[in-house]
Amino acid sequence: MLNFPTLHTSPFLSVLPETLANKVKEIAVVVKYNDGEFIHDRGDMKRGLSIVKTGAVNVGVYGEDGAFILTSTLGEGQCFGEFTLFTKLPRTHHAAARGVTEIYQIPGKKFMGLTEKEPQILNALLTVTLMRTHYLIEMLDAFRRLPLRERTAKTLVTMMGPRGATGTKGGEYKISCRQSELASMLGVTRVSLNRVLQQLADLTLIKIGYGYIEILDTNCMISWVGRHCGLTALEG
Amino acid sequence: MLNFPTLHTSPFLSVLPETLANKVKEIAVVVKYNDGEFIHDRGDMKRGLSIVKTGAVNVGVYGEDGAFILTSTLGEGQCFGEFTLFTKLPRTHHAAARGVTEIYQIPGKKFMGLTEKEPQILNALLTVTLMRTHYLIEMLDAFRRLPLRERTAKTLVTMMGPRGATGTKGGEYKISCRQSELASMLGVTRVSLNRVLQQLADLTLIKIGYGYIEILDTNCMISWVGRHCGLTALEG
DNA sequence: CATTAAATGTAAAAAATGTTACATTTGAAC
DNA sequence: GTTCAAATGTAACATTTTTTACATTTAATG
Repeated sequence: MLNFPTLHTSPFLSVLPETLANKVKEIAVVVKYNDGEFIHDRGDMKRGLSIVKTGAVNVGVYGEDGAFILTSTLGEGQCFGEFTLFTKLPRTHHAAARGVTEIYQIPGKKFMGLTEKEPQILNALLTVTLMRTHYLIEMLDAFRRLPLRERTAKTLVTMMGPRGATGTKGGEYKISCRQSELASMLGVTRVSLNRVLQQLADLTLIKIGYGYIEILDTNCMISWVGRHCGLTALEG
Repeated sequence: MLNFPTLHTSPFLSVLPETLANKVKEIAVVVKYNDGEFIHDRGDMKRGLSIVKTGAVNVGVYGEDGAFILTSTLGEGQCFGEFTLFTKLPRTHHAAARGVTEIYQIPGKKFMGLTEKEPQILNALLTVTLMRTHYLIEMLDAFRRLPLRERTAKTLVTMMGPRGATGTKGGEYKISCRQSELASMLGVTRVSLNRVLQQLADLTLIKIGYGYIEILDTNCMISWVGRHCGLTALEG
């Protein structure tokens, strides 16, 4: 149902030791959103941490032409809004539910109070944030250095999530996303994206479907990306 | 002497309360590097936090053609290597001194020990890291959405550092960097960059020099970027 | 199974960027 | 001030990407 780029990082709730995760959940209010419903808007000043309980969240902005530009999608256990806790800036992105979604909402002051008693929470939040920074630096690098075909392949790999989690080990892996969404993430038009997807299909790395892309052999794909995109330590 | 993209974020040592900054300095060893000398190499496993005492540090990677691709430059008070403290991954970037540079080097275990006694340090590190994440997301957005001319102008603005710190208020501001460096950061060739710089010069936003670029009126420049690049809350 | 909206596929001209090669300018060192 | 290496400016052509417009395929619905 959902395998979208989860920023290629571990969820906050998984990094947190279980006892602490429970304490965080205790001070949270669970709010339910329907598909497409907005959780936060760009410009909002209200401070607080949000964590995905079930479902998923699209994060992005509206371009000048009114089209929603997807920055990333967050899966279960992942947090967002932490930026509002440590700065005084308004939110820079919209967050919208992807399917029926439940969110743990934690007011800023409540959360900061808990971190004073349990500084270990900061450790986990820092770990998650640094992993995101790492991912973002890699993506920036891809934009700078890689041709579209390679950049696309690399992005597809990051969209696979933790190795072997869903797909058969070394086997195929299905990514549900429209070409227009992927194009928006990669900063190109759907026409250009379609062209390079077909090139990757010709290389028998992927198979193009209606609303999804299938990676035919995850090991082959990862190895191809390693050879053609260089630099990347895609996993430790 | 040095005004390069400092990731457009506050230095770690400035965010940290002074007493804590001193405690961090106390457990550090100061190491001196000459211009161009490597501080860390990609692939290094040794864990530790580094902070720029004086001078500056170029962070980047070597491309397949052997050319150094600049990711960012860090100024005084800024930290790097924090990624090695919270994950077990090797370093992903090279770090080289830009001019004669002194670095506070703090071994991983020592630093983590201090944070247990003074969790406030994690707070500061988190703040800095989140600001970097914010900057990186903005840059990624620029790559996705903006034409080269706009992306260049926006990058120049972020290279100005804290508003009015060095340049005359609302007046001119001189950025020392070669066109080839800027081109590498923007992921284009020097030829293309030169073309758009001249366009910005024709708009009387900048003046192109030998080894530097002068922003003629910082207020005009910021306003132009605001109008043409959209979205960005460049400052709170 | 016919209909329909959404998604994908394709084609051609225009625009942007890269490649290559060379000319010119600048600033520092002597 | 001459010399020289480094940096910037420029031009022609190749390649990639966008733009625009339309055709085709798919999956869901009645």
